[in-house]
Amino acid sequence: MSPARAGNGAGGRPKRPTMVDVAREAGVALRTVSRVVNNDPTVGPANAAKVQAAIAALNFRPDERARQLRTGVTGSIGAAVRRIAEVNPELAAIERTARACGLTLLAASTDFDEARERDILISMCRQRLDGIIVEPIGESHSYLEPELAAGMPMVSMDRPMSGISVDCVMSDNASGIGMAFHHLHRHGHRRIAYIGDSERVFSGRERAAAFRAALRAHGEPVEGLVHPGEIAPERVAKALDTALHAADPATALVTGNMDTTIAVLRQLGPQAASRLAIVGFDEVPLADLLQPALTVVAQDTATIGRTAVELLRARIAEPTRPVETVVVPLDLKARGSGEVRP
Amino acid sequence: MSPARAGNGAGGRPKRPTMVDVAREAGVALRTVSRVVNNDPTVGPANAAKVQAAIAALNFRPDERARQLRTGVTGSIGAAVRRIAEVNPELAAIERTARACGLTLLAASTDFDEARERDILISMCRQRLDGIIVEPIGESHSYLEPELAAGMPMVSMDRPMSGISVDCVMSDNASGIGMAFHHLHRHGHRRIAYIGDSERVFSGRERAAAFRAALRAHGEPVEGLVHPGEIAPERVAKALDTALHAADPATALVTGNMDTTIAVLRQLGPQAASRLAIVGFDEVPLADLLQPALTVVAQDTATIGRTAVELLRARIAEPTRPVETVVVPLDLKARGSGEVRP
DNA sequence: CACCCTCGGGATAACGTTATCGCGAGAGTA
DNA sequence: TACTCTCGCGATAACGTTATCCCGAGGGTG
Repeated sequence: MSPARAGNGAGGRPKRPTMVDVAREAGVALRTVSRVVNNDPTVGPANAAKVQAAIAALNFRPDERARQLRTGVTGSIGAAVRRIAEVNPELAAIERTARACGLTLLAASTDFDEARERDILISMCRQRLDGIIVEPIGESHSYLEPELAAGMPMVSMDRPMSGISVDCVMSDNASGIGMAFHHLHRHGHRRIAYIGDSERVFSGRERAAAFRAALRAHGEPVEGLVHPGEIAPERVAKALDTALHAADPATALVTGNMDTTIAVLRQLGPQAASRLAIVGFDEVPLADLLQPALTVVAQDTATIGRTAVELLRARIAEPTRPVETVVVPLDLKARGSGEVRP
Repeated sequence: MSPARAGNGAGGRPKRPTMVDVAREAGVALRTVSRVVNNDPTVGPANAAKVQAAIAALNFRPDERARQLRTGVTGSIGAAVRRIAEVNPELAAIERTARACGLTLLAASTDFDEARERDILISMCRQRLDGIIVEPIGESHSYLEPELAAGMPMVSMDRPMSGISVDCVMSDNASGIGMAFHHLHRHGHRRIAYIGDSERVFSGRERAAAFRAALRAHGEPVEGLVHPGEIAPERVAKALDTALHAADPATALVTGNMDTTIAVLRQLGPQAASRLAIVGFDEVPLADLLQPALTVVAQDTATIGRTAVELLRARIAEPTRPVETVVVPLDLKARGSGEVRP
């Protein structure tokens, strides 16, 4: 209120005690306080006790930002994924692994938005995080080249990054699609359709291509069966219509990712869905509660997340190591929907 | 390799350019670079251009940590929630709102673990975040009292915090349970059972109490109908058994939260579930795809998350404002399972 | 007793920003 | 011409830590 307020008056935050205050309170040098805080053994028990008492008395809490500025390392890594706050087992594995390594995780949602992804990544670089894991969205990431050159460790997950060369961990999309196709084929289906994500995104491209290859490998015609595109209800409805009401209709369906699977199930409705053989790519929440329970080709999300952190740690430890790509196998989980006969 | 390496040799990160380097490159003073970076209008166009050129040439990226240390504010808030990487609409709303306010969000999972919650909160305090939103787990949070006194803004979400007095936003549990009960009662049910979370957690306590109150208000006996407890399959199975195979079996069920709802559905299996009237507390993913589709009392998660950020911002702006608790109403979504007749 | 050596602990300089001054130059007024 | 007043801009001191030195006291050896 009066001009005499000493940085503690109305409005402003009360000033927190610093190491200097603790040192004064304990009657020792600043450096000694630092030693105690960092468990440096070269401090005598008498001084250590005095410092501990002063810390407790003042409720001193070291300022992580100053520490980070001085030491250069932050002890935390960033993860730019499509969605935090949605089912995201890779992210869960990343968090678990990071915690086990004593790393703090900073997670942010790119929300499938290229500009947002860019904002997040640049912000993470400005914060000088120890490393970044990114599930890439944008088409070109060459704007990150200077950061990479400046030594910022990066790992891409689920998809490679274009324009720069970084470590990568991803699923074996091609053989996953192959497993789904083969499973349906083995259960007697000959007309098998695919509906999946747009070929503008990497995984959509890879999976559609793998499905076409599977059709050809089994000597089946391709036309009318492969439907990549946006995951909008209308587009999915149209694709379903083409596949199921053709002259030679499909009796089985492979869906290219979780959102497509859900969109297809919503579109078909319970009865139609139960008559069609369906294998989904990606696990779906509550898949076991649906009727019939959903057969899926599940990504090994735990391994993917864990590997992402491990690759990142390896690069942090050894910035000059050769760039590595890890491909993780998938697993088919037969639950009913994929075993429906034609 | 040789002792002559200048902080740039094998292993260590290459040194990033700082404002000093930019100033030297541009031939201006350090302060002028700072002005340009912060869009200070008091810098002449000639110098501004020189600085911009130097920034681009050196790929200079300001160090956020130094900025934060100097200015005192971080521009980011923390959220300690039960689970990131799971469906968590409150967290999604928090992230959305924070972004709209220009705040960076730092989210971490307490994982229902009291010790972990404590670690996260203390770490956030050490990082001197601008504020913290917490979905409390632990029984006592009085260890946060010094932080609160030191001016760290905090808001609790979903549940109040015990031991300290902070702003809070939560659902109107009592009237939500009342709505569920009333809905089933109106559809002709008289024996209505409740299965929910343990009364050791706040919401479990509130909801069980509200359910007992609803029974009494309708003149129904309470015994054998109210089953709070751990959300383990065996416990839920036992509660279901008691409720459904008593002398006077329940014909309808209210489940106290999402996990309980899912556990109950898994336990009952599709056929039994479709014969029982069920109203779940909390939205369930893919609730509309189940048969029958699940009737729920849905929390207004978007409002809760948004309000949490707004309360936090209000407290950051005015640390001395009176502590406030916001109670958010719920909404019953009839989808089928709650309209099954006795 | 002189000498070296270890070992606890204190000054003090970084780390990379921003904030507080203050100064010189040019414009406007008497 | 002298005297303000603004306007750009530069020197320099913070911010709260850690790291690099250095010093003084104690204990062993010649």
